[in-house]
Amino acid sequence: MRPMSSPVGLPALADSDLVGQIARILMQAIVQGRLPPGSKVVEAGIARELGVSRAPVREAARLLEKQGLLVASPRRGFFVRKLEIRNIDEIYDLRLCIERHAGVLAAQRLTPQSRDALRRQIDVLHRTADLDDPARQVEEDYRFHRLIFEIADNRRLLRLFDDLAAELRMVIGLIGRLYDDPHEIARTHEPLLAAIEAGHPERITAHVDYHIGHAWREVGKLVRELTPSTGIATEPQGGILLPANGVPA
Amino acid sequence: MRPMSSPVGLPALADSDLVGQIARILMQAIVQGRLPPGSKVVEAGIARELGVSRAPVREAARLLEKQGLLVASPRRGFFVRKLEIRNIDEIYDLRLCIERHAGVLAAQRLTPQSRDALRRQIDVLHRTADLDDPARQVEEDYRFHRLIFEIADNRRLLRLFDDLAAELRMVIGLIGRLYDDPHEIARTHEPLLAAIEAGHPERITAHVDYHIGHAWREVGKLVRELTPSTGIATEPQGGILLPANGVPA
DNA sequence: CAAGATTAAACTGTCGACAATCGACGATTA
DNA sequence: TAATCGTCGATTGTCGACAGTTTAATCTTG
Repeated sequence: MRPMSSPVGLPALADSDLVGQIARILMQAIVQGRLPPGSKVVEAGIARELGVSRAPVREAARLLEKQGLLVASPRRGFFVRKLEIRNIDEIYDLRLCIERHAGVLAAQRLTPQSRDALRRQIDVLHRTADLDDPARQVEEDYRFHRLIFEIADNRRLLRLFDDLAAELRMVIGLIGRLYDDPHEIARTHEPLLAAIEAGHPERITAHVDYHIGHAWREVGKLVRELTPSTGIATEPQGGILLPANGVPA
Repeated sequence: MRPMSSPVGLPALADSDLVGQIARILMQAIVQGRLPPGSKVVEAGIARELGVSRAPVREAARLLEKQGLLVASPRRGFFVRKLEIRNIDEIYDLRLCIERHAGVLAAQRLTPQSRDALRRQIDVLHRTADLDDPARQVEEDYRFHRLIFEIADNRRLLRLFDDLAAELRMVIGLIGRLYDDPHEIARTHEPLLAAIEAGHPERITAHVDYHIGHAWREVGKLVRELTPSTGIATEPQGGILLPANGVPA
């Protein structure tokens, strides 16, 4: 996407990264619904369409598999992941788990600089809310949460968050919209930040639970609504686990 | 390719899964130290040695990359991951995070059957302790913890645990030994199980913290000791790569 | 007309081949 | 002597080709 800056500040070489490009193209096709959940991703077909060989397509598919957008079936190929309720629940459950942890860690390692960064991002959220650009809003929302993980300073935790975020982006892309009132969302970040600044573990986890749990329920609801029309499958749909109901502000 | 002659007792793998076999071979080479941390994994070299083409080797490498055993550097190839203290701390930090969560979830979903399974596994741990087979002991230890994740019933969480376990196995493989008193270890699992049976979240997390934290400190200590002699690098990781000495025939 | 068998089409898993790129080494120049 | 540049071998990124499977389509039968 954005080329890295060379030591001398030159615009740097273009994206000679073929697999990266292919991965992005595939990802877009998926979130835009051109490759509906459950559909097969034929290596040769994609390759022909893009004018490349199968090798880079395969690698790109593996990349998306790692991110959870595709699932590989040994001798049958790659398929766009079906979004069963269960999967979504599992994703949010895991996110809840690591976000609590990140929150507590971030509080321990908070510096004046990092605190300001969080504050600024909340401002950005408010400003973005006026733009009526849902995709952008979602992106800035993630940015805030990502900041928390950066401050927590555990690279592995951060990577995990990025992977989950990629999947959630797909979900949200398929759902179409997420926020009814962007400003409301922006506001709900404030008590979380306050808790982190206060450095009180219980309060932090409580607010994370509330915040993430809210999104969880919201997404779950929308997915359930759209299940028949969209390619979103309800499939086996095992137990539905909701977060331990958090404590509101 | 030539069917891998089973050198007595080792897993007779499905001959169909080439990449799986290669991945296992590479993994063994790594934990046995034949491919020291930081060394380069040359696709063509491995391929020639195993009598296969580069394609499956590449896929296997990607698999191990996903598990964190290898790191890929764009146009430079795969390298055996260096175990900096920081990485180990990050791994254990994450493990602690998800294991607490799994413990609490498992408690909620505990059934008489799953409880018995845990009990039985503790028995196995005790019995294994008599065998003086460290590798086996580590394996059975993981099995116990894995059971908890299975009971927690979040497939994503389980996958994550498996990935972490693979990395920790590498660490432990490089360290050589881990447990001074196997029986002691077996015993320390009991209060954890008791806490889960009791279903008291605080007690569960406390015991998980103690149990995992113990291993964390222990591994950290050993790693720090061995840092100079083994290929385990500390922070700076001043990057001298040993010539990629291949896997001896 | 439907269930099963058979054949053809479509794909994935592997392979071997090249060109582009990276890193090491040594010549060249201050 | 130390820093820089050019050359050469080693290795990855891609490609097109085949063989063995899986899936789809067609043909038999009861």
